[in-house]
Amino acid sequence: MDKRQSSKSDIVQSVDVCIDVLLNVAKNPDIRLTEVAQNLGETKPRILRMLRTLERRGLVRKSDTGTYRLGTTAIILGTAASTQVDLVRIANPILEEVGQKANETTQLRIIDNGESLCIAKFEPMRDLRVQAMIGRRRPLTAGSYKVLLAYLHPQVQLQMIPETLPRLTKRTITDRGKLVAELDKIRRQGFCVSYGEVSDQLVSVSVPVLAFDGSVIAAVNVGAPAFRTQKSDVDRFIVLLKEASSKISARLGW
Amino acid sequence: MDKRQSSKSDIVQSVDVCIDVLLNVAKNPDIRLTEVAQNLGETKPRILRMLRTLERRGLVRKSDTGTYRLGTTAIILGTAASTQVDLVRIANPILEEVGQKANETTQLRIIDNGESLCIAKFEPMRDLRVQAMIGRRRPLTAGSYKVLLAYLHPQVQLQMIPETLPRLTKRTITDRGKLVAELDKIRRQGFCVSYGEVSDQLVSVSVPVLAFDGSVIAAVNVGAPAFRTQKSDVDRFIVLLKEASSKISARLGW
DNA sequence: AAGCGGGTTACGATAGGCGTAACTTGAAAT
DNA sequence: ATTTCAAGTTACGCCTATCGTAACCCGCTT
Repeated sequence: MDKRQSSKSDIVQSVDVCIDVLLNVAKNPDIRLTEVAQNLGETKPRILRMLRTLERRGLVRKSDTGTYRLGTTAIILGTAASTQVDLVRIANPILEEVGQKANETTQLRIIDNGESLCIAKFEPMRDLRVQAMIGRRRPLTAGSYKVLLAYLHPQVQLQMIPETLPRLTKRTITDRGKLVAELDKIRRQGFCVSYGEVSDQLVSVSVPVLAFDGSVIAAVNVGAPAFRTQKSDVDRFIVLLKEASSKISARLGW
Repeated sequence: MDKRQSSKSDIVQSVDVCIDVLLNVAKNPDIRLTEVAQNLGETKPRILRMLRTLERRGLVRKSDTGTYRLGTTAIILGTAASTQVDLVRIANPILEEVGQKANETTQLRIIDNGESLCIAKFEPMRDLRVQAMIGRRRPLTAGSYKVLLAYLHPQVQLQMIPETLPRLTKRTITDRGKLVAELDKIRRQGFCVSYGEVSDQLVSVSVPVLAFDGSVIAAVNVGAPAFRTQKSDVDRFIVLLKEASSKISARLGW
């Protein structure tokens, strides 16, 4: 029937679906054909063809029990990507430096599709530490990742804040008005500290990475267990992160 | 016209081309539309549609000057892959261990499409070291990667050896007969040492990773500058690599 | 031995995707 | 300034690559 959707003009549907398939396999290791088809609401033959195509190219691998995982070509893509995405390439050594000094886990997060997305990380060598994972998503409205929201145009900001705010812990802010007020405070002070908003017992500190025009392109973050984190540590983290943030900005060309 | 090619049954062509596009961008950062189209022998509109689709999903990113690079989704894919591909996941800490002990660069290589392909590596922290790169390909017929050939069925082996052997340095073996004899020797001794066959001034030692049935699934490798590598070092590397190889085999379930 | 569900194959219909050709833009050449 | 050229993009009608249906083939359970 109709064909011109609002904004989906000029994309190749089969490729689009195939990306869905690929990401589905990435998210669910050892997934089966039928499962993928169900997840995506597509027919089995279609998905089978896609998986076969991906398999030929080494992007996925079919085990002898018929389950699918990512393949070696995906690894190659990923390593190539991490040298090509400026932000990641530049941030990585800086994240490591901060992580070493703070002796806690650091992350680089961007806004992606209405959530915060971890695209680089460093974890220190110690038994107990915050676990970070590239690709993991978190709400923008909870924890110190709020800094990503704080610098948006008020209008866009409101669009990004859902009607009901997901409650992750008892400290999560769930009132829109309060959240907006908090964002205002963050913008004025230039950082955000969250105590147990995302996970109990965790302290998280974030500082925005700003472009020359004042727009946010990412956030750098330190996450630490609350029991070993004093006020003075938090202050140290903030200083470290601010340095890191300006270094990244600078190296990106500003 | 005709449609049934020899073995290309049942794959989705547009997806296949799109993978070509993606890999092309991976290999050539900051490539332009026209270049991709030329490389692949496709029309510009087709490639444009593909790139747009990939861009929407964050697999590639278009710079404001119109060049394309891999995007953040590729990073996510890659990190997911390295936890899903058993061989890589298992080999990584072992490569690191060997690399630390040898204080030289280590690699894990597999046969892919008639070449050897680096799918994992470790580089020690020292100023002068062999540079390894995930995704880099080398001929199977030169250097210590020959171990990958040595254990194949003689028939398959011969198929894999091209008519004329690429000469990389003056020490590269270029006679098929000599190569086959060398492979025989490698199989008997269980490792391969190459002096300057791939690059002058480099020593490379490889040991095969064998499956329960004696088939080769990968090779572990130490690469080092010749000037600081004595015979005794080579012997040490061989021992380290053999240990590593059996550890990997064991952890894979044999 | 019938039933079930995952995986696979066959095939004809169709709309998704293709290339041609035309247009835009911006930069280089004259 | 004016022309030329090439890269990038859009439009559009044709056609074939791709789709879903339906049927089939396991192996496993009941």
